[in-house]
Amino acid sequence: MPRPKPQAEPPELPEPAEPRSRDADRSQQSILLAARDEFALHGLGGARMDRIAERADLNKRLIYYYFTSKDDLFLAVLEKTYADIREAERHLHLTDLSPVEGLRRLTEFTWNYYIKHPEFITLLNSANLHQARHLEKSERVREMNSPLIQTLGDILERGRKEGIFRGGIDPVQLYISIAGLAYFYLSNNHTLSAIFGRDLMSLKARNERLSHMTDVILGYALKD
Amino acid sequence: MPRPKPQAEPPELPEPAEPRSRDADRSQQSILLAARDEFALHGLGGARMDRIAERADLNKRLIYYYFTSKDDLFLAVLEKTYADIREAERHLHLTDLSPVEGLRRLTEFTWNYYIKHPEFITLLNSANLHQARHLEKSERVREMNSPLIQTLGDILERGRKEGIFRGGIDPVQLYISIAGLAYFYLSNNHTLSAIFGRDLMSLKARNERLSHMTDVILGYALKD
Amino acid sequence: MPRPKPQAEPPELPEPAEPRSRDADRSQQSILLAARDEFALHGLGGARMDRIAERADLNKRLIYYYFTSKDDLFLAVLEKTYADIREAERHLHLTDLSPVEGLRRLTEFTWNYYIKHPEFITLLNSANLHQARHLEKSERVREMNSPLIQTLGDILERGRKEGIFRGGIDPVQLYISIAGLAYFYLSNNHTLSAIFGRDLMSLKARNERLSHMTDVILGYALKD
Amino acid sequence: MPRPKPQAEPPELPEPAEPRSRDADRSQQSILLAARDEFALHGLGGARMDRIAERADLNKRLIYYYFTSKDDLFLAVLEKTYADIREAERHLHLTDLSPVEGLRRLTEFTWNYYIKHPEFITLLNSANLHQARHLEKSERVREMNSPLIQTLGDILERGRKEGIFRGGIDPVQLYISIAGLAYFYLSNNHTLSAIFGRDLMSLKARNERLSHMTDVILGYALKD
DNA sequence: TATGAATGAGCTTTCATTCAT
DNA sequence: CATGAATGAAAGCTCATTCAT
Repeated sequence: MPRPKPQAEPPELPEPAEPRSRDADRSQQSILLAARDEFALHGLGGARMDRIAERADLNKRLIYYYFTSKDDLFLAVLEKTYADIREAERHLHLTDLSPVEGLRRLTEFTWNYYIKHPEFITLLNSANLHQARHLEKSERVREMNSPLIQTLGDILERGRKEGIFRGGIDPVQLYISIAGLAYFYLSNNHTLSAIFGRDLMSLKARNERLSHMTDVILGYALKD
Repeated sequence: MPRPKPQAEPPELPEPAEPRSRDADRSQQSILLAARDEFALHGLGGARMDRIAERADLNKRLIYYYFTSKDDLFLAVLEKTYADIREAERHLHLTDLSPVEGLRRLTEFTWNYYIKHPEFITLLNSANLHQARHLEKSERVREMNSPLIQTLGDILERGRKEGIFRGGIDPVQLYISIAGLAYFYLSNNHTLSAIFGRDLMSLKARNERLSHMTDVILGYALKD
Repeated sequence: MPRPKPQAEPPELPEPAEPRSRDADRSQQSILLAARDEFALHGLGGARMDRIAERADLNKRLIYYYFTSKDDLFLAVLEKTYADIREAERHLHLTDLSPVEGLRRLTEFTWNYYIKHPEFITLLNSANLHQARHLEKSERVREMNSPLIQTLGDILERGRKEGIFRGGIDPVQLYISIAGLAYFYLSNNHTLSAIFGRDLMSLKARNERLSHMTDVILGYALKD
Repeated sequence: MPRPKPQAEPPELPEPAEPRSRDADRSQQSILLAARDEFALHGLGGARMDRIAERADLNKRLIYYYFTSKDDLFLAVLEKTYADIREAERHLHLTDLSPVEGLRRLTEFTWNYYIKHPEFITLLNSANLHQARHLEKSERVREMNSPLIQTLGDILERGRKEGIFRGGIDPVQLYISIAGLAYFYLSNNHTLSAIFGRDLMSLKARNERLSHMTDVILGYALKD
């Protein structure tokens, strides 16, 4: 029984001209997309293999044929999710910008990406609920380390040299902070909306949030 | 018909020496605690009623006797969780402090509370995965609105009047930001640790994080 | 542990002046009525002890105190049901009527009683589903034998002697037939209504049925 | 997604020699038969899915795979039960007989069918206990309307034209009466036997009942 | 490559019944 | 006489997974 482990090669790479059946590839992609949606909607525990098959319009057995088990499927989805955001980050070109613009741009990007990809947040929550035991199994996890950290380090260093940023900022800490400012707001928007009795997802509210976040990040980074 | 006795008596009050057999309350509290742990560990979907009964050392049937269903039990746990943190906040006495100390104190408190109560984070994630449909059913949700928002508003105003804080800061936004800086780091620590290949939960790392967070919040609030 | 077996004394008999607590009696009667309704509505299998307690507005434990078990309670209800209809039959005074009027009156009575006491039918169905195993346990079952059989026999004999009824009619068979003509129509009215697409319980339909039944019975009994 | 293959193909058609493995149909038939027996024996409420699976010698899960729920299974059984009796009625050929013989034949058929198919009675009782809510969901219910009503109407009309039957007989009423005379006797035979202290199911008793029923029906239909 | 049929283990929930006072 | 608390057994149903083709 063959287990052709699939997925998420960087799409730019020209497909090697071997005819590994277009159908096979398409099926796997269908499954992956369907699974992503299902996991995002219900979490790992609440996701149903049946529903994934239905969403993908494919036989359930096929999921096992390609992905072995629910857990492995989840891992595959997770890896693809990371690959996707890394891919998006690659188009940011922060190095072309001034330090201030760079930070602003990164903050905006993070915010917008989370909004456009709500599954990202739910998926990450699921992964962490299960203590990242999935990631530990992944060999591709190392590659997931964002190249942004490097870039962000460069920006901070440039800014410091220009005398506008404070020194001693850990790019990892700052990266986590930017993400955290966006993530918490979006991830917990239901709870927060219920508690504060105001709709946090209106266009106005979202704009205010982004503005606030930028202020916080720049307020911190900029020297007095 | 049972009486799902709820909770959050001020824990200071010394229990009047019950003449025994008032086990109803104790049973409900046992269930609530056991459920909190189970939900925190496995999420709503992954939690098992059997395990909750086992943890509480009580008959499974009793859970239904007092709490009707898994969902209702989850809601009860959620309400108690909120009641607990509100109770803790009540002891903060931020108004006694200078604006700067107030902000610092609030940041520390948030950070420490999340660390001491890891279930808080997981529970909130679960609640949000289910789109807060539990909270919507709750009539007590309004009371959950943190009185801290008011206090935080006062602090910001005081600081502004003293000429040390910038103006126009929305206390809700700031509250969410403080929480977000802590929450994301802790909630996603497994994923982040795996990706960055460094242990984010070591004592040193945790201290660094708190220090960073405080810098960010004050860096933002303080006028240049 | 005392088990004061209750119920269904012929209500005319003056209560012996022993103070077996009015409350006790009232409780038992409440339970009996509540149980009758519940069993009639849901059958023996579908009936719920909880609901009976709720209907009777009494503690569930009390039901067991007085009636030992669900099965025994069902038997008690059954006995009371029979006692009730026997009691009603006692007021018929068929012997005062002409044979033809007697038959007509009995048919009408049967029909009207079933209509006024829909629980009678459901209860009997339940009893028979369980193969009357309840009745076999009952010592009072002998007393349940309708005295009407005797009366009906007299009527038939009188009619025969007057030369208007055919001879050789078995009163038990006729009794069962009268009951059957009414019972089946009412017991299966839902199914029949659905199948024939007409409402069998409208006033008009009910009158037509009674008229038809009387015609059948008299058409059979009367000599050509 | 399974295909709850229903039933009642005209059984005459010789099964095309299936190339094996078309076990789906056989499984569903097994379930249906087992369910019919279980429901007949214990009613809807008392029936156990476990026992049905055991009877059918199939995995319990499969029942849900094909029939979704206990209620739906019950409906399927009910529909099959009706289809079966309708099928049997189709072989009666009452139109070939004289009016008197036609009525006699119908009475005999009804009686014998109920005796040979005791599940029919219990199933109907269950359906009616639940107020035919199952039938209301069924789209096939219209087709269940007995074609016999038409035939019976023809017989009555023929008899009336021949001057031997009385006029104005509603075939639906008569159909219900014939069924009722048989149904009540058989459905309540346990209760009745207990009360009258005589075995109503002995061969002799059964013959007497049929004879009585025929007399009643003909006595009613025949003109004086 | 693809699929419909089948399953064992286990889930939430229900129920009649008993305990303890 | 009356009751709230508690329970073991089992019910209907679900789920990830495998079989057989």
